[in-house]
Amino acid sequence: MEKPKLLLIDGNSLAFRAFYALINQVDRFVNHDGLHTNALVGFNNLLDGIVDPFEPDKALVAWDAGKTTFRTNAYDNYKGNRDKTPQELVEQFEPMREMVRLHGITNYELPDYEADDIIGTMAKAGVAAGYNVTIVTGDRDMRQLVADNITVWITKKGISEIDKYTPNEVSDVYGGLTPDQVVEVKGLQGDPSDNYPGVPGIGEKTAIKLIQEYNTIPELYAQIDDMKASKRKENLIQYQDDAFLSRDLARIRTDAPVTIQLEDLIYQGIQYQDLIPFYQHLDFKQQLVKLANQGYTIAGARESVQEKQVLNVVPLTANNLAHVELLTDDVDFYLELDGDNYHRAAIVGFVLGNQKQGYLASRDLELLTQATPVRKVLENKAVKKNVFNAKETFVALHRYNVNLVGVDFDLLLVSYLLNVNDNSNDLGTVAHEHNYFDVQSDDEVYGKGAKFAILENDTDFFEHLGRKVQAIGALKAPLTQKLVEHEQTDLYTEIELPLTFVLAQMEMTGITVNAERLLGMQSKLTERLSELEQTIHQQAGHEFNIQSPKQLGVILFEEMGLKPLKKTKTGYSTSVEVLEQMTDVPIVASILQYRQLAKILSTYVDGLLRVIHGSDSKVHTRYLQTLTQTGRLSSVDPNLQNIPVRVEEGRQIRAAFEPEQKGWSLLSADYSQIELRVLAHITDDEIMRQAFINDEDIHAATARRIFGLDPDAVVDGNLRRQAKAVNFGIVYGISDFGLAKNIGTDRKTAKNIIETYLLEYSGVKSWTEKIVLDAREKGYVETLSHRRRYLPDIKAKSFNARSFAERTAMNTPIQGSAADIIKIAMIKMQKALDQQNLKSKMLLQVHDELIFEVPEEELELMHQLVPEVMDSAVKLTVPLKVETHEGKTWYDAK
DNA sequence: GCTATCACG
DNA sequence: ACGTACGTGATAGCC
Repeated sequence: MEKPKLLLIDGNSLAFRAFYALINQVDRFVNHDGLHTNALVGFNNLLDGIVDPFEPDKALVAWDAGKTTFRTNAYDNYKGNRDKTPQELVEQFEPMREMVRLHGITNYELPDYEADDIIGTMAKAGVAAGYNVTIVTGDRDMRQLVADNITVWITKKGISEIDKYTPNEVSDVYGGLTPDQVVEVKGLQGDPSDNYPGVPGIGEKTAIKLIQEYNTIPELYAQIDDMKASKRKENLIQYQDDAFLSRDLARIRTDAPVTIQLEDLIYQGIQYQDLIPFYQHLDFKQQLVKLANQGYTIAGARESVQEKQVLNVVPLTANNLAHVELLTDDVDFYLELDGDNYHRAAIVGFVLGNQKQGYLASRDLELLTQATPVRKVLENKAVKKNVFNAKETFVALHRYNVNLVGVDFDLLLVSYLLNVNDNSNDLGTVAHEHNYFDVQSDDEVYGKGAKFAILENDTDFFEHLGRKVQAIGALKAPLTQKLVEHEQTDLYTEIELPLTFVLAQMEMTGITVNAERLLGMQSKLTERLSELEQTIHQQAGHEFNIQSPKQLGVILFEEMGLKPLKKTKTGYSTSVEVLEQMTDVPIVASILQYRQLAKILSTYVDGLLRVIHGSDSKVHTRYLQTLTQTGRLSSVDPNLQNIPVRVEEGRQIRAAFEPEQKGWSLLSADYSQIELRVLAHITDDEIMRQAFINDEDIHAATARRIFGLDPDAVVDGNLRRQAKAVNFGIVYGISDFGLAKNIGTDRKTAKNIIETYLLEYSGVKSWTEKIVLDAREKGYVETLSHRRRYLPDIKAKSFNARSFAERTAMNTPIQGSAADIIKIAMIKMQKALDQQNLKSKMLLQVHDELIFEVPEEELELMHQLVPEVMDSAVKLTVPLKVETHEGKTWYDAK
């Protein structure tokens, strides 16, 4: 019969390991009460990953009882050089013991003894009683306890991996010594971390060699007279007492006066019902998700979803279609697609209903697209619809000729507004963020990457759809309430929700791209690149992959002997920044040219050609409305917000963007200096406000101020350029280092410039100070429209993390308010186009710029209307300014 | 899947 | 002494 298993865990050493493994992120692991949880996370992983699968018969977690032990009594300095245990860890000890209890394991500590001694003693008792003993620890010295029936597991890499030691492995690492001899080695070697000395000049290598020869420290000293004379011999003799003392300190006791018996250590297994509220207290979302997936009920969630939801979902068929007609109030609706890009993906299922009347699910698209009650509900404005991702739902339905109206609640959008950090696009993940666990993520249900597959079994598929749509319904009330608490109801109902349909319209309209023109560029660029490639290979003396930074680094900095000015994590940096400082070398100039053209070809020419829809010769981007931390949009598939403009060769890409119809034009309208105007407004800086009120050249005005020129002096280009960089710096949350790098000066000069700036613009100065204090106090910053960004790192210990949060505190209200403004303008603009029945269409948004296609007869009107709408979007204490340009292509609209 | 690079505001 | 400008997305190379 197999022996019973006894598991002994070194709580103290593992707690320290777990804490320091995530020390960099200590401020990111904080629960809703401010309790740090980084060590708890690590410890929990250890219990889950190692202990629970191990299924011991008996288990114990041993802890140090206090500072003084028999070792400190024997040797004053024992562990005397240890820093005080950080408060962030101390506060985790008690919850950690609770965690151990809830995993069904006994905690134990013993005055005057360390955790090691408890383990040593119990290990010996276990062996005597016929157990196989396993010890888990972070302390390598515990290997002295290894024996035939005692295995020691030592964590490495923090606590994620373990090494297992039996007598064989100990022998391997200790050059053939036995576990007993570990203390002999330690005695000679000493231990700086425990602050005991050993013999000077003897490290681990020498200690092992000596013990191999003499077996033990007493035997060594018995024969020391025969040792041939050396400095080492002198040291051994002089520090004999230290050697014996250290050996004694290193030896783990196996006879500690423990007051527990093996019978007290019966492993109880995980106490799920109590572990769930405990995880909720710690905000261990992932653990809760795991438990929910195992079928445990996560009830009593902190926020507001109290009751376990009972799922009532049945297949929708021609026979029960009439049930849908009973849905006249709030309807929860969810549409499943087989891919991310809703301009192409197919609808593979849908589900609708409400908690009270139950849900109906189907894959039969006829029930959705024909003149059915389902369609009637979706197209009836009077029936409020609750969805997840209204834009996706609207666009996909539109492709099937269903016109979704009356959307009231968009779970994705609301969740994003409540906390921009939770920017997952997955319904399950979003629900988990709000402590709703009766639904799984799509990754879990459908698999991810290549393994993605919509469920084939109707029962399973409809259950997942049912759980999703039910989550939407369940979260509506609590999250809507939270919007009210955040004063974000207007932001949602007046800005983000209406905007989502404006964006949907823009995306569906798309923009025409002239593929022939791109193909022409493709062949020209390909040719030029192949010439450049030959030149570069000649200049290098042999062929290599120019696009490989690694190979390029070898050529430049090893073969050609250029001086590396900067390095990356993995090697030499070959970025523009670096290469531009060595353009006198011919190959460098060629490489820069090559890089530029290769980028244009691969990302823009080839990239755009790949995404032109065959049906209409257009590209249809998707604007991500719930991604950025500031409230800006982002654009994907393709990204139309980073089409080249600064360099002529790249700018030519814009010539491929055309109006859909012949004779029409593209019109672009951009806000001039919107972020600085927002800055002037929110800081209420009188000087800056006057500059904008007087419509001055803001960078020139700044230059006059910071360089002490006369108010009407002409500003030369260089000073204006520097002033512009300073203005940008202010918007980004300035640092002397960043500014110095940007304008190519030293840090001290940059520092002076910043000081002068803040002296001149005293309103800006007081605002930057206030906003950081504000962030520290509230934990978040806000834009003009109450868009909120939490900044947990604002109190971080790490200078780096804290500084970043401080810069963010300054930048987000500026960048985010500018984003608010253009969003409002877009809604008003779409309304104006609709109301005036104009043919012109709004096509693109590029952060501070809107692009329209306009028929000839509306050009004049649009040049007037667009700026009018944009600059009156909000009322600031400075004017907003909008400039328009038109042309036959986007390139020409400059 | 990560890193380096480079395109935009 | 620390080591930094803010916000994004796409591509290629490489493990």
